[in-house]
Amino acid sequence: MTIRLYDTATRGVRDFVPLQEGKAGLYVCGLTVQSEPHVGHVRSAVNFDVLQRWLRHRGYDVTFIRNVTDIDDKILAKAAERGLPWYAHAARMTRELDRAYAALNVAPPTYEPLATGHVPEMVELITELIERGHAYAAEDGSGDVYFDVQSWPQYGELTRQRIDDMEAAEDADPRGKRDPRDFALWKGHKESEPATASWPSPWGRGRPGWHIECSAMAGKYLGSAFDIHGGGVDLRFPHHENELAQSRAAGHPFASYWMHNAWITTAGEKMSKSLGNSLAIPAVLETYRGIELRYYLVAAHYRSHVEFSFEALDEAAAGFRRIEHFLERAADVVGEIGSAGMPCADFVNAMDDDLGTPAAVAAIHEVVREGNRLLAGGDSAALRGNAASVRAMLAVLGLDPADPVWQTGASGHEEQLTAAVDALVSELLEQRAAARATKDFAAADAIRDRIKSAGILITDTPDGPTWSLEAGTK
RNA sequence: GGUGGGUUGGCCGAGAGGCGAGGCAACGGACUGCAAAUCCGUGUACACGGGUUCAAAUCCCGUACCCACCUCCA
Repeated sequence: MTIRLYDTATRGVRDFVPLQEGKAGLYVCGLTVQSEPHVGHVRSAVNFDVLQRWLRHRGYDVTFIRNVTDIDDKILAKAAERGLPWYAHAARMTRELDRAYAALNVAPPTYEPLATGHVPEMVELITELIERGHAYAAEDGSGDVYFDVQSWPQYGELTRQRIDDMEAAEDADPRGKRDPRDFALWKGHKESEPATASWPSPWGRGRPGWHIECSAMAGKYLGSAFDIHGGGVDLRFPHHENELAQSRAAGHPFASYWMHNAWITTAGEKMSKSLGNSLAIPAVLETYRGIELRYYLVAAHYRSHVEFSFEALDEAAAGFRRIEHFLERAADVVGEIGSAGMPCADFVNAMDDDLGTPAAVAAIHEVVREGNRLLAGGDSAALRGNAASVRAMLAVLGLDPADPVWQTGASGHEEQLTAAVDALVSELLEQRAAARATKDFAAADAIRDRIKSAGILITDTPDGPTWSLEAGTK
């Protein structure tokens, strides 16, 4: 059984055949660090993190590149608004993004190149394109360099659009373009922009265009040809179309597979920065744990549009707690649950089929139900294997509750808190046990209600009561 | 105008010709002092109209509505 992936270029699911056996090169367009990351941004990161984890699980040696675009129009504009140097703003937003990734257990890529660190590579690529007759320096003296779309007949191949059908942008500024659809490879420095936002080049000082960055960085770290290129659906055109055109025009085969994750919307609208920051990651994490948000994102297929709602997030959190609670109870019975478990066949088949995470999650729930049955039946050997399997499947999805990454923040402090709560709750539970022993159920229930109102769930087991935090709380 | 995607039960969300994914909620039963947790059970869902087929949520034709992209939004 091989992994099958949906390829946007061919519009279908295909067997994944890497260029080099046993290896997989993956490039994903990271963010332009212009503002605080929101739920939509991390969906893309989580989706491709799952892909990367699954490829590794299936034995591939993965080189995963996710870039950071740290110079562009919007960064310059936002920084000016906030009265900061553009690089200070970019650095601050990059840190913000790193925090969001960490909070959701998005593993760091193999390399995380910055656009500003690869200007020479971009200049080299642009020079090559000019030499091959696919790019030209603007004749208006602006210092801009454009890609000549008419010189590349395959332009539009990724999204199957014909150049002549494309609508010219309303605000299209022809400047020194030969064709309004030509796109900028290099942007000449403007007096209105900070001098620090420009680099020397054969065409004068300036800064790189957006599309060229990814071609240059993918080429540098993955080579002329590589396996998978990913990003959000919105990037198909123009960004990926342009990347493909400029890379191939420069003589590089580029990506074999193109993968795109769908949007997450709110109130039927695209989650854009203008909708405010209620869905900014730090805000969501005030109410929900990162692992719960990740579960919510993973439970939907990456190519399905998701309509975000806190109600749906609540449900997802409840569903996740069911799994988590099973692991806690299993651990009480069999001791520590090993990390060497095996995913069940349904899970593997689901994941191999274009990362079918919804079916994979359903498979986990099936194993959990079986495990809960064993928990009542008392076959601890079977239970141990069962729980280990659940843990292994969760781990592949980046959702293993025992993974130390979830114990972020105050670490030792948190453990102390848990111990403190445990001491207090245990005392209350003893009082409740005493009350029950004397059949004073009113008193016993009052104690239980008191604990529950603090957001703590009591589970009575044959070995006595245990406590855990209720779903939806941090 | 061009390109692509969508419409599934109270809700979220899979599936892609024939056994009702899974979760949340609800109801019944078991367990419990009562609960909770857990287990067992309970649903005549596939936008609409035609068609193909022994068989359609799934294929074909048409209609409606929604969404995304068309030069720098994941």
